[in-house]
Amino acid sequence: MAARHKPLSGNQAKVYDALHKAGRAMTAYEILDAVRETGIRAPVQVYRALEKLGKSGHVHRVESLNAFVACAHDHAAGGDAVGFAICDDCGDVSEFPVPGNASEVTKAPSKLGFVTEHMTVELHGRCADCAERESA
Amino acid sequence: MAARHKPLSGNQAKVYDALHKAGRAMTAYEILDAVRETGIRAPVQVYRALEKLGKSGHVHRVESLNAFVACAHDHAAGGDAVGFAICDDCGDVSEFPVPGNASEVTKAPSKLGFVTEHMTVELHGRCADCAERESA
DNA sequence: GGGCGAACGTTATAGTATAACATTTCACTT
DNA sequence: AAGTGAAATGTTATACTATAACGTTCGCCC
Repeated sequence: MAARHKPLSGNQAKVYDALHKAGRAMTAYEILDAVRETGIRAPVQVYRALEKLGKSGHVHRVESLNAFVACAHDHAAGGDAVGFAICDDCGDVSEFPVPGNASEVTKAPSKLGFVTEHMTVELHGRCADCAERESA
Repeated sequence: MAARHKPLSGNQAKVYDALHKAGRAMTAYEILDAVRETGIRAPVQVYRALEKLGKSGHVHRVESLNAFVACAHDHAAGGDAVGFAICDDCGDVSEFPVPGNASEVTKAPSKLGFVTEHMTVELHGRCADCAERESA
């Protein structure tokens, strides 16, 4: 992940810090509330920062929540894609690596000539804690 | 997919027909424009129909586009999940089956106790036609 | 014909994201 | 130090996506 080490600009750092401190998925407007005290005033400032942070790998977008999370781990390693396991009870979002080129998944489309540039994998369900609590 | 054969209500049929005739992904408001002539006037009517159609398997939501597509094929069969291959050039969205329980993908989270209820898989990239045209 | 649940209609509003344009900052060069 | 070009920032306005809250109508079954 080459761009990973470019220094963050002011607003990018503010947005990333808010997301990282929160340790959970946040919508752009939740982020905006969190960084207002730092001087950021408008949604577009947050979205711009998020766009850059996404490109540099610091932040991921969770499509099915219209939300964003700070990247949990160094997935520079294997070119693995990332997936999210989203608990619909407690809202917890945890990132996990999607193995290799996820051949099982992309096999069918690539046979038809589709060239994948980005892959979104999001699981909805119950995290371990909530699943256990419910079965009790 | 048990509920698959309940008859559609009036609005549900209008929305499904619009989506099926178009043969492409449409946003809720594009659908609204398409069904206005049938008497549907308000966004909420479209969203309500889409919600039911989603539950019955007639329609899928494409999270990364905030759009909807008519289900292309009878995936009642194997309990396979569905994925979408989305061409960022021409906008084409094609549905494909995600094999089995997609063990490669869900292995990591399920080891940690996560119980998957629904899985979203969306690939962005270039369809065969656009990939070829670009390499020319 | 009354009761019930699903579907429908209407208005208003909440929530998510970007357009357009002016200004400032900053690294780099001359 | 002044110039310059790209990136980042700031401001306002607006577009796009989705749901809340409420009342009415329809179809079915008793």
